[in-house]
Amino acid sequence: MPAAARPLSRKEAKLLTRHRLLDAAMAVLLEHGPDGLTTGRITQRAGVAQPTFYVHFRDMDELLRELATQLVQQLRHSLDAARAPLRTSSDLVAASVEAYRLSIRAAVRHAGLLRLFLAEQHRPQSTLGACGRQLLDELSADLARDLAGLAAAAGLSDAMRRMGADAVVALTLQFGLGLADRRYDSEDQVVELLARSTVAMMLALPQ
Amino acid sequence: MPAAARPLSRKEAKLLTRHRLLDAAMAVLLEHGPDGLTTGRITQRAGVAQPTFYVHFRDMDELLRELATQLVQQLRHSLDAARAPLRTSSDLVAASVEAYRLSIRAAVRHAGLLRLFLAEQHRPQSTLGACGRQLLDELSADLARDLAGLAAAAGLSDAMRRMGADAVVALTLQFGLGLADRRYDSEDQVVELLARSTVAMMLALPQ
DNA sequence: TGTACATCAGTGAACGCGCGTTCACTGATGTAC
DNA sequence: TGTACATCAGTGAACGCGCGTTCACTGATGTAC
Repeated sequence: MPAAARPLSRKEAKLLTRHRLLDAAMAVLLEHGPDGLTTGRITQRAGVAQPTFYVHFRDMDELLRELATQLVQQLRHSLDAARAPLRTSSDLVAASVEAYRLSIRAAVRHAGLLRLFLAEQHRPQSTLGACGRQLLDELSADLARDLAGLAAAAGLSDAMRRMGADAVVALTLQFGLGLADRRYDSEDQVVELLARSTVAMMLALPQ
Repeated sequence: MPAAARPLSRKEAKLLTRHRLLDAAMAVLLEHGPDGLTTGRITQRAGVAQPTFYVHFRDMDELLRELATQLVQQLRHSLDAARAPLRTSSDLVAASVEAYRLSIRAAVRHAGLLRLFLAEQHRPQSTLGACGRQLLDELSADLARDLAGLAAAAGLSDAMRRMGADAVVALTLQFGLGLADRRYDSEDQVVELLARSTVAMMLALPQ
């Protein structure tokens, strides 16, 4: 047991409640979806009275913006780490296989969250949707940057490289989520298909 | 002007109102999204009083099921026609280019509707989502059937062909919708990238 | 350190709003004779 | 064909519900002296 608990200062206590609200919102979001996200459910889960919500956030949108910004950062970082092989290995095929394997696993691990962003991205008005579009944009741009360092993709035009990156991101999510809900049953098979076809694709593009 | 209007029978008049409600629901769905779909908006747009909704449908879900079934059929038929080149041409590359061009155009034409289904597919509970998943499943199965008739894909295992079809459907939608909202600016470039890389992919898969 | 006052996170109660849904009713259409 | 009755699509009014949001209040924490 750590040292005796010093009573929290007002600031600390407030911050803690705020975090509890954000965590609760995340849980509600995953459990009930964006439509089921209400101040009542969030505060109940956080163990505070319902009007307390407004002590910490102007409205639901403010909470959503803060939450989504955090999540986008996490996901981006997680997928960035998964692409490390592209930046270190010199064997294109092996690097692709490894990067896909790690990316696919990250997608499976964060399936619920990714599904949320993917669903919302198609809604023009949605706050979560704007963050979803930003996430996909950043993932694609990050990947395009890594691709630029690869010999096989070095000769592509910027536009082509960007489109290629979009394609890879779309496929990674499609198959990652497909594995997560058991539409496909073999991770190895999925990774092999993705890696083989991506490499073939890159070599087939007009240099 | 056609012949003098015979007054409608009760049956005909009821059916007409029903169709007006379905059409209005479609318009509201595209304009306000699934969250903005209310019996009030639908009936207002259809020019009837709000409780009239319940004369024709048990609840919103019943209307959604009927509407979505119609739309899925339309979209599936539209994309089936776009794949005709795969079934008639013997030149694989030319057929792919043509099929992609037509499919992409269909996707652009139905962008709003497709976005709706794509957004909803990730929601487990949603009626529209179930129809969206069914649509994607059918599109993929239809394509896999066409692929089975192609020499280049004839040797693939069923599982591989299905995964390949999933990939093609995902990419077609990704790039079709991307063109629709001007993320990409050249249809020719998109079609070329898709056709080239798909052919390369099919040849690269384990036969 | 002790005291008097200020601050403020959290709360219970209340409000208005838009929504889905129900129901008794109306008046035009259909039907039996 | 005309008449009396049955059917039924469509309606106005009303209801309950869950939600977001506001507000005066409380009691613990912080601060000035």
